[in-house]
Amino acid sequence: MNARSGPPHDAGQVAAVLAEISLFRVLGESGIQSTARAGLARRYRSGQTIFHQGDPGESLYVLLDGLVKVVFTTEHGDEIVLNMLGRGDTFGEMALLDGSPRSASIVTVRPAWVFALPRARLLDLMREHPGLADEFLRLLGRMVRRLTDQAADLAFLDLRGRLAKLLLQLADKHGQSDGVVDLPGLTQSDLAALIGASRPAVNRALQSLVARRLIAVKGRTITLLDVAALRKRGGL
Amino acid sequence: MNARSGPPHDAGQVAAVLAEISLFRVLGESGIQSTARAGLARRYRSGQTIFHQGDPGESLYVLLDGLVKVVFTTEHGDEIVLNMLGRGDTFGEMALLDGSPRSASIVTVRPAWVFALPRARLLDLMREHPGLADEFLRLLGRMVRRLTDQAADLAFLDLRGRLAKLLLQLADKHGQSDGVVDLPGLTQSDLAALIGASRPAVNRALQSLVARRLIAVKGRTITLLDVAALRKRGGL
DNA sequence: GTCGGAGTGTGGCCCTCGTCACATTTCGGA
DNA sequence: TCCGAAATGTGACGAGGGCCACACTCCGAC
Repeated sequence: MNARSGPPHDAGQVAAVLAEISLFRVLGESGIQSTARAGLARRYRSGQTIFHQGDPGESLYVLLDGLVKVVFTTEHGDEIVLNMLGRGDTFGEMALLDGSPRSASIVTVRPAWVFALPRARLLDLMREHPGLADEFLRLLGRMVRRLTDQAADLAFLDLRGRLAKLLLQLADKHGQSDGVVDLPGLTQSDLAALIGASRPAVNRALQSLVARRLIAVKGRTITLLDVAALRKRGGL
Repeated sequence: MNARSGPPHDAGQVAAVLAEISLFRVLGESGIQSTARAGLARRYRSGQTIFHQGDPGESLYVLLDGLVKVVFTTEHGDEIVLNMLGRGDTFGEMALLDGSPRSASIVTVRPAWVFALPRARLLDLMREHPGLADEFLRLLGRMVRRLTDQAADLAFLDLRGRLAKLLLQLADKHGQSDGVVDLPGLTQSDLAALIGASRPAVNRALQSLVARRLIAVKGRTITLLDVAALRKRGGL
């Protein structure tokens, strides 16, 4: 992996980001400081794989900055993107539950700054701060709900519906406040893998939404023009 | 709900079943005995709803005996069956993670005997037995993995592939050892809802598998004739 | 500049599967 | 045992979307 370690004064910056995350907020000021020193922050360039599906997993990761995708690959090489993660999101939780290997790969879509906290350190923290365990369970609850929704969407929404819903979610999580989804590095192939469709079909679906004035596309920037109609199309 | 409470001597029988379940085995003999007394066992007839999606959730359930389905309903009334549960399986874990309402409904497919353990009791147990929390996390890990697989299946396998995979899973979990899947009460509509397909399509897919001698269907009993071919068809 | 590779926009073909409609069989309860 | 409801088996039709193929654009590297 061509990753560079951050400079030694990172700990303070790491703590600043951790303090924004509800999972760690329960640790309090001093707990966050010691957490930041208990792990290691690294930077990754765009397109790098932080870990591979199947690797042994011994750390929880926090995305301090940047954008990554969670990629699940079948034995036949088909890929589905389970989620896009941004600043403050965590990944690699699964490996902490049981000792099992990584269930998906993490690939940077934009340069990313990542904090890795070893399993043992996290378990120590949970022993000291029971509130952290509660927060962690809440996190897992959200994960299960999201996966359930995703399965239902695949079963019941057509391609345009899934795309409309995805765009709303991306705008909400990663977009500017005015409904502009500009995610450099996120290709139409990625969108396709997020909704379980082929790349040409996604392109056509986008054109179709443009024709109906629900969105506007300029280069790789997508602007949501009619949120109400998109919500309806996405079954919301 | 038309449920009858079990007779008072149930506690011993409940403990006997709990002892078979890895989640509770960590509690030891005495822990299991007190757990059995800390909750309430009930019996449900076929077709009853144990709890509804959206209900407030305050208990973890253990299916002591019988067969239930986990049903997720969209706002438009479309239903997907997320899982079939049998003896020794648990459900309602989600409500214990956060305080949120039930994310799915539980409907009995056959008469069921169910043990309900209040959230507060379970949290007490976890405090006393840290190993229980570990087991619980493992359980959640399996749940996340299963949902991930389900999403990938919906994205990549065609209807016959999903059906083949489902039959293998049902035979493994609920069938007789000889590859006979005889699940009274489980209709083709249920199969359809399990793989996100229409009922007529499932019927045709079953016929197609029969024609290729991969399975045999007699009434509601399905026998797996060619497991290797089914595995291949299901992408395994 | 110019080359090459990645990403995007489109056309055509065809198969799967959803939907509607109906006949037939099976079941579970009185 | 019988009846009505539920479940199953099938046909016809059409739309959605996968797959292959190819042109075009854009951008970074040299």
